[in-house]
Amino acid sequence: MIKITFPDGAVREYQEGITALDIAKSISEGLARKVLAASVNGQVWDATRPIYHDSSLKLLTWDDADGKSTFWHSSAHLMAEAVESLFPGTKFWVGPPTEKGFYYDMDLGGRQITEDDLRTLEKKMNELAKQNNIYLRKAVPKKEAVEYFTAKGDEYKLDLLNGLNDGDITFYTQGNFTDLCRGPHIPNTGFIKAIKLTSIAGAYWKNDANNKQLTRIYGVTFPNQKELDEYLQMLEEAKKRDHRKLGKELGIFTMDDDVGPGLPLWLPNGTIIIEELERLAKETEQAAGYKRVVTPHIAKESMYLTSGHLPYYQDSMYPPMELEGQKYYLKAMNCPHHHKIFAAEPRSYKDLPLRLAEYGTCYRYEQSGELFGLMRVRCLHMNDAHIYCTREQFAEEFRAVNDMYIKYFKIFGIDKYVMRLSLHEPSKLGQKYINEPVLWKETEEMVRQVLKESNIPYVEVPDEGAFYGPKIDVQIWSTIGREFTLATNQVDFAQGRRFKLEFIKNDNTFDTPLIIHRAPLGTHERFIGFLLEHYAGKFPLWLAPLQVKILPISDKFLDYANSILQSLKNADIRAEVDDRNEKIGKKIRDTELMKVPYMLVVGEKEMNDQKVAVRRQGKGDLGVRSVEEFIGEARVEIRERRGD
RNA sequence: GCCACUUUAGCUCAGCCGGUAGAGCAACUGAUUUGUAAUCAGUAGGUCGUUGGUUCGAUUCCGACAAGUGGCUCCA
Repeated sequence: MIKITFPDGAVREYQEGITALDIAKSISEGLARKVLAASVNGQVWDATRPIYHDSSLKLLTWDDADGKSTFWHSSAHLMAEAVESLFPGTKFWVGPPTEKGFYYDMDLGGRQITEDDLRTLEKKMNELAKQNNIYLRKAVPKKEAVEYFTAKGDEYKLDLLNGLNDGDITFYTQGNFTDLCRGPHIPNTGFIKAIKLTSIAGAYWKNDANNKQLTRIYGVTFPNQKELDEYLQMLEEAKKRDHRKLGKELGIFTMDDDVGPGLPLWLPNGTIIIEELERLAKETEQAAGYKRVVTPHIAKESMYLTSGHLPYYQDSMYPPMELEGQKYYLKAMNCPHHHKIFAAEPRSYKDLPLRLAEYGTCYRYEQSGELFGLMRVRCLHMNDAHIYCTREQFAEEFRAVNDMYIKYFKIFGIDKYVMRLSLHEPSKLGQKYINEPVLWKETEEMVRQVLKESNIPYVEVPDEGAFYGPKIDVQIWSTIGREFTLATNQVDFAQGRRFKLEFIKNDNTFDTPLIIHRAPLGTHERFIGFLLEHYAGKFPLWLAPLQVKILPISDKFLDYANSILQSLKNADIRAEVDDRNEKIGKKIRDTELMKVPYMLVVGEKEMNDQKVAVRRQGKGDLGVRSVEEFIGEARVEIRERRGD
């Protein structure tokens, strides 16, 4: 007999070799029907795998993340079975679960696959699922496994086997499909009730663009049709919040073929948001001791050779223009220009920290396949600043920048974010990273210390640093689940030296400042794209392009409406009168759809009492009040940059 | 850059197997003077992304290019 400990601490005895599924059955049949896998001593196992020793056990169902991913991984195998039966000779690479479904990479031997094929595959998968085939686990000696795939001529699985040790190799078979797989899997295919293959994509073998491109099929499956319907419904909802759709509907930005890909045109409504964001940034930075500067959009080649950007990033800069025998580049970053401002006059330690801020316009020649709405563009406006400080000042300055992030996150109601500390990869010194092993180690440790002392949760990611130093990226998620790198906070120990930046110390010797690159609001493009999705287009009052719409019941009250408009304008509130010859219901509907925060309905009663009937977008009628009262409240809401 | 798909009126979309296009909303005109999410009627609007080819004839079939989208690679 063996002892099984359950999550609630209960301990029960079972026969040696019992499976998690049997244990579930001993508790209840209903539970057994839901068990997808089991966590045995913290490891995810097949529910059908015998347990021989005392263990802790957690039964995993659809409600557990590990249950879901086991379900999707098994679905990938089911899809592979369908692909193999429809397209014999297909070779498979890997088929992992993802956050929302699964994919399988495969070599179809030059065959092309279409959307119609996906429907056929779905049908086949449903057929196979109904056969309730079990996923059979079998431990296989390496030699046997190699022979099996050599006979199949499958170089991909042989490559996988190369990295595995004898004794760690298992095969899983369901129906007519056998795959090299570490598992685990769900008990049988019958659990998979609803199937949707979502897309076809090319994916480089081993994620390397130099390798052959395999065909990747994405899919998602569910234990019942209802969940699939809900999922599809959710996708529809997400589409409505897509910043590209909202950006068009609300007149925020547009793109034009003649202007060029990745070059957004900001419409008047979008420009208002830009100006409000800049106002926030300027106020915040002024209070934090920053000084504003303005720099040109181009610079000579020599500056980018000095900075060291050219050898690293030439491919993502627009090609140079040649004038008077000199090459000029559009700037892809503001830092060198700012360094030149630092260098423009002698600096003393008393001048430090020197904080130079600019909403800088940059141009980056992003690969065509990378462009994506406002999120990935070729012309961007960065909430940029560079802080020049001494080593002693560094921690305090770095912390202050992090504090600024937190302040902004509060204003915008961003409560889910992760700071990623990006480090260098020692083996790539001199290639991807400046060859200063000691400085890398030192600065990475400095940043780590600051994060620890400020109790900011963070994760460390190797091989993601900037070429001139470690950095912190702030990852955020829009309400439709899209992930962004919003802000960045970078240490730079390299460019100060390259630009020969110096300050005089109190002992009359010279030193090079450390530089912090920071962009808490990222770029206007990405941030406004994010805000559109974050707010679903319903901007808080201070950001809303149009803050108040005055809706006269009929044009008899136009004069009164216009007098209110004048009062609002005098109070610096962005307002318009809907002077169309339409019924009030229509005016309200259109204004609601344009997501204007406040509507002021005015008719006979309001005119006689010199009042307005206030209506809040999405909330309905708030009742009647005087114009002065409304203006007073609205101005407070704007000044405090309230969130809703 | 690579794989796949998409591109029809200002917007959202229809157009089966090739015979030069249609709806709703928006716009414009007129009527209506309206009380908290769509008043009615009429008018106008498109070389069907661009460009080659096949064909008596191409929005429809094939190719190239461009832009967009879903991924891959990339992201100072």
